[in-house]
Amino acid sequence: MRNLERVSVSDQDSIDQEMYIDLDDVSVDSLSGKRSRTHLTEVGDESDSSGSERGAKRSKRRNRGTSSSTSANRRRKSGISARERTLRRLESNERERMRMHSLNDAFEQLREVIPHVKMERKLSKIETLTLAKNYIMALTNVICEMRGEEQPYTFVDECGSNSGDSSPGQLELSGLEQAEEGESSPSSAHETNNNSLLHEDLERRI
DNA sequence: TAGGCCATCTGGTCCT
DNA sequence: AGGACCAGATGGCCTA
Repeated sequence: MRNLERVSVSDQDSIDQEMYIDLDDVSVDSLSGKRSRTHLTEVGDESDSSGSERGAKRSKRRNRGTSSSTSANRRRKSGISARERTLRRLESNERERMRMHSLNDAFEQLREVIPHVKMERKLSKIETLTLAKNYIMALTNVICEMRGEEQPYTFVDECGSNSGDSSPGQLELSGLEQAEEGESSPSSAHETNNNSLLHEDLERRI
């Protein structure tokens, strides 16, 4: 299979015309090093039923900007070749990959500092953020308590209103008091344990 | 098999 | 002008 990538191409006669560029014909070895799992297709593989929908949504977004400065107009002004555009796109992809990797690294570091029960699977991103938020709120409460001030955050028992699934929303609502009660619905076991650990960690530090 | 989570691509917009 | 940031789209993997 040849290394093909669908790219958006515009020229003087057609705006945003899609065509396929043979990446083997473009020197990209020094860029990404590896190819993506997605958006690689063979010529003629246009049977994708979601293609038209995708195009419609894309164009909808395209029209969001001001009409006087469309990307097509800009591309026309730039007057760069399709090959050059492909190269720039690949460079942008690589930068975006690196950016997302650094973001994931930050998530990993955050996971390491949040007290939580070690699970066979790692915390998802939304779980990580939610636990971090709860942890910050709990720490803030501890600080205020030590100062003799009123605790700004209350952790309300929202168990009754939860449907019982393990959606991230439940994580957000679950609090320390809920954890203390040791509520044992199977689906909330992880969150409960995590918050218990959080509370224990706080007490240890006091 | 459906749904959740994720990585990646992509194009628009913002910022320097 | 070019890079960073962002959000939508897509497909793969995994689990209940």
